[in-house]
Amino acid sequence: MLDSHHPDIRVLDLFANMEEENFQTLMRASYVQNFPPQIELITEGEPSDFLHIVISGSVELFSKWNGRETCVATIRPISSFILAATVKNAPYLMSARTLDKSRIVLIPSQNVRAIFDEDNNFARAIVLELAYCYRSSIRKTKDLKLRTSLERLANYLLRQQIRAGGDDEFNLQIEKRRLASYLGMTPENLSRAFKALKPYGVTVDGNRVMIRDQNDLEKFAKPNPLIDDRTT
Amino acid sequence: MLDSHHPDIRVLDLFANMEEENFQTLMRASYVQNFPPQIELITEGEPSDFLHIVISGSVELFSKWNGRETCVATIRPISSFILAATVKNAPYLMSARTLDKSRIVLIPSQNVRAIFDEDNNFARAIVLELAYCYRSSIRKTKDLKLRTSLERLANYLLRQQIRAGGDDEFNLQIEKRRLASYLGMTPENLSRAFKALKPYGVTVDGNRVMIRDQNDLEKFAKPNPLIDDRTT
DNA sequence: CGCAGCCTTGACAAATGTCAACAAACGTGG
DNA sequence: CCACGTTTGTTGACATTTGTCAAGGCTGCG
Repeated sequence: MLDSHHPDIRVLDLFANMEEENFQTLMRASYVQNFPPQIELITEGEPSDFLHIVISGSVELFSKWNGRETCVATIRPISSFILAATVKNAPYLMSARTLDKSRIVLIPSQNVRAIFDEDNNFARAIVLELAYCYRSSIRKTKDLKLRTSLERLANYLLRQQIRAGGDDEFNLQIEKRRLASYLGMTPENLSRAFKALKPYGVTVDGNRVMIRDQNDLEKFAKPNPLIDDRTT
Repeated sequence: MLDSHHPDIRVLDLFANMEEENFQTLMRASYVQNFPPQIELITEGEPSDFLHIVISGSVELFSKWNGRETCVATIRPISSFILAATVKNAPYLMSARTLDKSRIVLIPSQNVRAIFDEDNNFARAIVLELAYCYRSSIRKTKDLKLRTSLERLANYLLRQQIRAGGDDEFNLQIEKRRLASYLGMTPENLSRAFKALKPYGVTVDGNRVMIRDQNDLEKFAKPNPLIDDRTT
């Protein structure tokens, strides 16, 4: 396998402190593949054969039940996904599909578990990564249970603004129908929610969002670090 | 500190395989306390000073935002809680209060992190515990986003039935207002939801629940191991 | 006994979803 | 480059779900 992406992966928190030899073992065992958009990479319920790392493009984690589907997360470079299923050797709880043309590294779960048993620094890095994932998931639960869909959208926009460098104008990273699903609402409801935020200075044109007065929007959204902070 | 509970804690997956010496260090550093009901043990946003373990009684994890409050989990003996905040040395994302008179072990987070750095088996146990917590949280997200409140209640009852040994009659473990909050609905809505399940053979008297025909209820609830299974 | 908190019920309001229609954006093949 | 068909986004009308408020019954406890 071409190893040009090794340095990119090596600097991930997950791999940064592990033994070089173990890292090489993982890389030797892994595959790199390019996928077109809309390819289902994994399906919920199946055994976790590979730990996945997105090198470029983007991947959606989603889940279905009783004919309904919901977007749980969007993964962007460079990060891993479904680490928990890998270390527990348990079935995937979510499915994954590419959104764009994407380059993905597949590390056999078996090898990940083997090195996890051997490399203590790797095991520690996994702890921190999982703790982060868990806490992120708790934040999402709080967002869902404590806020209306309008409040979720408002806070999402404020988070995106921060991500875009604090600029008062930025582009949505995902299409609106996926955003709606991510926020736990229908596309129609999202459409109306954008309009409902107009009195707070939010205007939308395509996927371009403008926030005229951040304070005004914040007064409505009431962002809270214990829900919206994405760093700790 | 009285060490009569040490064996109970020692057998927890989290501590079962660590070095005896390290376990003793943790136990020596820790406190055991009895709390009356309705005591707020920790408050969201505060630094994570202690890893908590419930020896007896029960503890509710909850969170507030903008005047609203929601129940995120109920912890029963014998299990730990807020492990993620402890290992990340980050603020609690949830508050905790005793529901009953409860006996709690408090292990200083500092000590937990120190032993985590030293004891590889302990680090590995933490990985598995966090992976479990994370996956449980993903299940809850799916439950919330993919199901109506009536469906959530129906599946909750089926899970409780399993927990009660499959008997067609069992007691609710928490009061209804808390159950409502846990399921993401109001007490009034829960009251009506119970009635709405009557056509599927569910009858309720106080906190006693009878499920006349499990198949009937399952046909409505459509339980799914990727949401409702509590073992993997 | 009497108070306080929980649960239930009814009437109503707000939030959200559904369906249908249409417009706009996008991609593909000619 | 354009024409076409498909998908996405929007809007309106309406249905369903869920929440809110107020009242009353029940229960447990001092």
